[in-house]
Amino acid sequence: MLRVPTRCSICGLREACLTCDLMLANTGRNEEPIVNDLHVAQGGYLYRTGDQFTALYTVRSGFYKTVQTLEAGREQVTGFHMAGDLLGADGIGSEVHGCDAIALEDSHVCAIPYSHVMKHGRYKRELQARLQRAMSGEIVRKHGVMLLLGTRRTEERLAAFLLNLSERFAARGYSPTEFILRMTRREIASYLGMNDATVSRHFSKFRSEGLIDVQNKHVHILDVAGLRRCLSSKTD
Amino acid sequence: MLRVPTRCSICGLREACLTCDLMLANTGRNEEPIVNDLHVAQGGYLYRTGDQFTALYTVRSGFYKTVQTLEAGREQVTGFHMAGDLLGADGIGSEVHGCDAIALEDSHVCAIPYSHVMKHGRYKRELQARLQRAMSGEIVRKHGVMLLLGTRRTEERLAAFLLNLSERFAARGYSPTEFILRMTRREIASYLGMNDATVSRHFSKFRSEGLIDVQNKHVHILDVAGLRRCLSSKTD
DNA sequence: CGCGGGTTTGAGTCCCTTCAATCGTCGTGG
DNA sequence: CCACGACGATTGAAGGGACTCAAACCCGCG
Repeated sequence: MLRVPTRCSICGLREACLTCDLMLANTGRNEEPIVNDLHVAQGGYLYRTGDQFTALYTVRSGFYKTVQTLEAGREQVTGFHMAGDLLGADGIGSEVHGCDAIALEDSHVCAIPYSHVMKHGRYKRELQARLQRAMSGEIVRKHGVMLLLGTRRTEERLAAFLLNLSERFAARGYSPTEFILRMTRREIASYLGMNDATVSRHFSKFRSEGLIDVQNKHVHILDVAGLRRCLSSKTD
Repeated sequence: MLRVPTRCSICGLREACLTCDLMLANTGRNEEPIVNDLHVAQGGYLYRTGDQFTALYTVRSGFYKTVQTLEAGREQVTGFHMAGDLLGADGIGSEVHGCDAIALEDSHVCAIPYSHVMKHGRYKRELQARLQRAMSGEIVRKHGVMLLLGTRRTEERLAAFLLNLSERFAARGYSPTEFILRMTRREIASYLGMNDATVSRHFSKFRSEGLIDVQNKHVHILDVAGLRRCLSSKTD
């Protein structure tokens, strides 16, 4: 039986976790250990724009945002990431990270040195396949966001955002209808390409329509079908 | 000396081309040949949403758009692809293509069966690295588009679009200041998340400002710096 | 209890869309 | 060779959605 680090063996993350594969691949070889279980406090940077790309990361616990900064301090949130999500794949191509990854709450991540991925990728076909699937999924997800930004009005985007969060929480065993927003209105707004005032307004509107119950960070979805309807309202 | 198919040895594509790597990897082995040099006529589909994912593609010549269709026939262009660009990576994760790839002009593509990528990836580390770099680049590019859609006004987006095209043409040895748009105004508008009327308007505006000379599909950029300035005008 | 950051809400403005009409271009067929 | 039709591009007018600016509010925290 293989000696797997405790953390991986008790880890409840979905199959997308590369770390576990690598730990297995690494077992029995006399090589530098994989740095896992990195701790980043709320507000801390996992990596910054321009940092040398050395490792991929899997979120173990906590909540992250990735942020791209424009010339003049204008910045945009390009993604929110929770347990099981891959971080840092944008650096593979240029060998430099293209955005900041910031913890929205105290968090644990697994760091996977890219050199290990490349080394063991040769032997472990399944590992390689997983990384590619993960990156492919990243592309598909970004397609979805582009779709959102390109074709939906602000209200529809916000509804889609809530439903997306809901699904992701559900997939991780949390309540799909009641959760805490770890990000501010401004961060949501940035991600969805709108103004933070507009986010507030639509939240209020949703509440007045009985779709959700929201106060500050606490969200309770009362009518999932209603939110869905709101999403496809313009479609008819 | 390795026997490389003529097409690859005379191919002027940038290093991103996976096909050539695979052809080399394949040399000397007795395996099903890689299907390259696929021809798709203008308006034809390279693949459709829902198609089983079997291969990656590299554009050899011609111009492609990728389109995602929403429920009610509303569709959005998620990308434009020219010589050297990778197509189809969105299907790796789900094993099904998530968008349509449509040729905007008669085109040639190299098809690379994914099974070959996986098979030879084990032996050829460099090949694996290239695929990952290509996918990573795809992610970075999508980040850029999201940035555009999320933070820029329509005029800025169009300017950025023209500059982006210009750079890509330049990288391929074509004139960066004079080129033919293979897509319609509506397709540009869809890609940039705006109305086709708005595209026309801004083209006219750019022309009246002496930034570009445009008639129908023919674009001549007269003032690159001016377009750049337009991009960062709001930044001050 | 007062402070600060985030949130909500209002009023006014403008950018962009929508709808529609006209124009230009290209391919086809008379 | 020209007329015609179809489709895309341009342009105008009008309306609305989202932003900007700003004030009031709320909540956590020292």
